[in-house]
Amino acid sequence: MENFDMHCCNEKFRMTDEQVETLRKQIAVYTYISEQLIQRHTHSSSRQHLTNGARMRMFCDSRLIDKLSSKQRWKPTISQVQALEKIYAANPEAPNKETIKKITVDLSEHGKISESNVYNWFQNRRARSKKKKHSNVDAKSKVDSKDKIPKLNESDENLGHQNSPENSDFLPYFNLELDESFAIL
Amino acid sequence: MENFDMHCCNEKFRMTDEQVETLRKQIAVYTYISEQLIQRHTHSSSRQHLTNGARMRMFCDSRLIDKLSSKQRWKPTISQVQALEKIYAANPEAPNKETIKKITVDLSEHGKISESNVYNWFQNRRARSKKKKHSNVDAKSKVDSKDKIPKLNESDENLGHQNSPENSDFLPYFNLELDESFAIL
DNA sequence: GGGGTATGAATGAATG
DNA sequence: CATTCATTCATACCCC
Repeated sequence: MENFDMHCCNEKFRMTDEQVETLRKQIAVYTYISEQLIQRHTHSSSRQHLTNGARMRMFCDSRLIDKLSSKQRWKPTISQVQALEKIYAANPEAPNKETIKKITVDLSEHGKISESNVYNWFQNRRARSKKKKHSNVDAKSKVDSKDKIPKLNESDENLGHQNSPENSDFLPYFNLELDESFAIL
Repeated sequence: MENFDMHCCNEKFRMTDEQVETLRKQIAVYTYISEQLIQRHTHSSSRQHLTNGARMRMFCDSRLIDKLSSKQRWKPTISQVQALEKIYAANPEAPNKETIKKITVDLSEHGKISESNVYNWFQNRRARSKKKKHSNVDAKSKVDSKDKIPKLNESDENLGHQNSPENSDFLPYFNLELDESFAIL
């Protein structure tokens, strides 16, 4: 937990992260209110909006405040995810700083992204891949050993999918030639 | 764990839940691909889509497959919920792996359940309990007691917002009179 | 049967 | 890196 020094009214305070965050949100709301006031001042002749403090409440709708005061979390685009998955598949190890920088620059083409986004993504990707592996270990081997689902044609051109980073164990078969006698009773 | 009988090619198989699930996903993907093929056949004159097996890969975007093959979400039975609530009441902290394993085994008596179900349940339970707490009045006292951010004018007319059901602890101050010397260094 | 809520699950980010 | 938290997504269910 790091702290911040803040100067206010000739006094110095040490603020916790939490306090800084509260402050940030507070400022976000002030910013919005100020913009609204300017807009009203410009477009409207009803000046009471500028002087009646109580009216400020109208800006305090909880959803609006949610929007204003919530830190947006990064939402990767489809193509970004695809690119990241590809990189991960090629080398699932943690990329070094230089690599991260490069990836970030490259993926900026497809949308907003930062280095820490990339870093976090790889951290999470590895962690969750590992967790999934562990939770599947017993089930997987069990299935492998006695799987009696009649397999649909598994041609060479489909094998690539078995190594795809996602769902490789769920969807190994993509061939279209269904057996007509196939049925679940 | 219940099994299903499946008939295929005049042979009879007993399938585990997991095998059935794999099969279900497989069929979901086939269904989607078939629909796509029909659509292309109808709307397009480029017939190579219908014959080139390699093109099937284009449908295999992981997110799409996720969507198509998403399994039904776990629905805890009444007794399972009761048991989980009881455990939570005794100790609302995140249970460790061993505990989760034990709980899972215990609750399997009352219906289908997995360790990740239990894990998620506790995650959500805590998160939503906390959120609910925040929406109640306790936010006010918390802020009052330890918040050392130099407060902007907090007039009586603003106090009402502290009891608003949402975000009351995030935005206790709505006064517009900013102090000009205010700055974060 | 469409909108609203509850809730299982996924995931970006933080923490130690 | 292992865990945990915060937030969001998705959908089952419910009520009008």
